[in-house]
Amino acid sequence: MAMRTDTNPTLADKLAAAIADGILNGRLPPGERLDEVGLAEQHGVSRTPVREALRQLAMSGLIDMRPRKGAIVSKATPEEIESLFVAMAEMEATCARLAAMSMTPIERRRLQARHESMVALAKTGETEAYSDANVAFHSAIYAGAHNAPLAEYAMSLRRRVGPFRRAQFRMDGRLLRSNQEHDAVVRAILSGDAAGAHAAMIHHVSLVEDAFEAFAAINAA
Amino acid sequence: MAMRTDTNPTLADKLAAAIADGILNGRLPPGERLDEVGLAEQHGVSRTPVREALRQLAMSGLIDMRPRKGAIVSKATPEEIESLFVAMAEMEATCARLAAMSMTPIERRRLQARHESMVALAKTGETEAYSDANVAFHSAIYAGAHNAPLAEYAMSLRRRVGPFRRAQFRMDGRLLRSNQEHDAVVRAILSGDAAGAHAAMIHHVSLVEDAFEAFAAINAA
DNA sequence: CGCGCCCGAATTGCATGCAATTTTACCCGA
DNA sequence: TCGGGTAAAATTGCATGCAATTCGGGCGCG
Repeated sequence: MAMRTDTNPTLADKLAAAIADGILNGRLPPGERLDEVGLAEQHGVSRTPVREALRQLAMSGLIDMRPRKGAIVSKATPEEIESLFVAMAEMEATCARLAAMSMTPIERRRLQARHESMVALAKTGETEAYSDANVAFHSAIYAGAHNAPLAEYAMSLRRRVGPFRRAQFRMDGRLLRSNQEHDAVVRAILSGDAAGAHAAMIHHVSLVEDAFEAFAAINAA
Repeated sequence: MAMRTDTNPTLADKLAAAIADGILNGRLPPGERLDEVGLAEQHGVSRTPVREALRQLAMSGLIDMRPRKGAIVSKATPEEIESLFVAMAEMEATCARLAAMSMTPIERRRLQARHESMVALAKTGETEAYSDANVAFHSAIYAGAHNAPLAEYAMSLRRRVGPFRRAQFRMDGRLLRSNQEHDAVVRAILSGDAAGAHAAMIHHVSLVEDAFEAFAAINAA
């Protein structure tokens, strides 16, 4: 999925980024209607680039478009959300397995350093900083797989589940536990244990999912 | 990646399908320039839906767009093609593993029947029919994973490598060998052997890749 | 009170037009 | 002959306009 990143982006590209940002940080919740003229006026442009941006976002799965019915922020059933989490877990695990096999010594050292720097954040409970570092940590593993299509899809899935997993790290003890799981992943990758890296990562991401389920259940009540 | 399938598709959707078809069956080879006015006239429409279709295809990876520079059919370096094949192998293997764990008895029986019907085609060397059945076979495994995002991405990767793997089955003995490998995959899936299904599928798809490499090498010479 | 229908407003789909950038062709000089 | 520069042509990016479909509200009827 060749994301269009360019120093000279078109309006449609900028709009797509802006709308995606709105979805990811929750300003546009799942189910929200995406009106073409509204978005156009809001960004001071015509409908044409807005339509192109929406089409782009539709292919990424962030929004749903139905011919002549307009676009909405993707709203998933619990089953579909479950599928997204499973898919993400599988992609992360696949990247971890490939990373264990093909990361360079330098990449391995950097991954370890990154992981160790997160220990402090976990202990002091700095959720904000930990969350950012967590994204970087996982991204480093995607990159370590040395496979652009898989890395891009893993990243895209991570973004897609974003709107459904807000406030995850607030749950008690989540930071420390996450960090412990990272430790298992890192050890497996560093030692070149492909199967172990796969298993550890699946375990890690699945627990994140469990945390989500619990959170969702609380919210539903 | 929510592919837009509707009984009432817009012009842009139909155009995207038509262009994708042209790319997949080789009428539009990698590197081919995709001129907006040319495509518009060729299909008897204006540039607007063409542009929307191109944006859609760009997100799927089938074409490359650069702002103000136009669109071309994706042309990959050998390394990128290699990455695509590895990614496809991993996705197929992941689907096979999940299928081994979660296919219903009915799905398993159907998969077996499908596989057995392909034995005859392999023996008589009906490459055309075998090729079609092969796509259906792999699609059945995607579906058996019971995970829409993974299945869609696997399918999308299969399409994306299409332009680079033409005439694969023409290679001597390829059909019979493919069929034998399918046998290993099917046996593992039917017996619920997740790890075995994963390994057998990786093996199968990697050999397909080898065949491609050989083919590409011959063509380059 | 509920249900179907019709009409107006709102919204999407597509064509057309224009400005801006890129590409191509050509000319000139070295 | 080759390289550089300029101007015309081609192509993309975006705005605007119009037709068609969908959505919403009010009305009449049962």
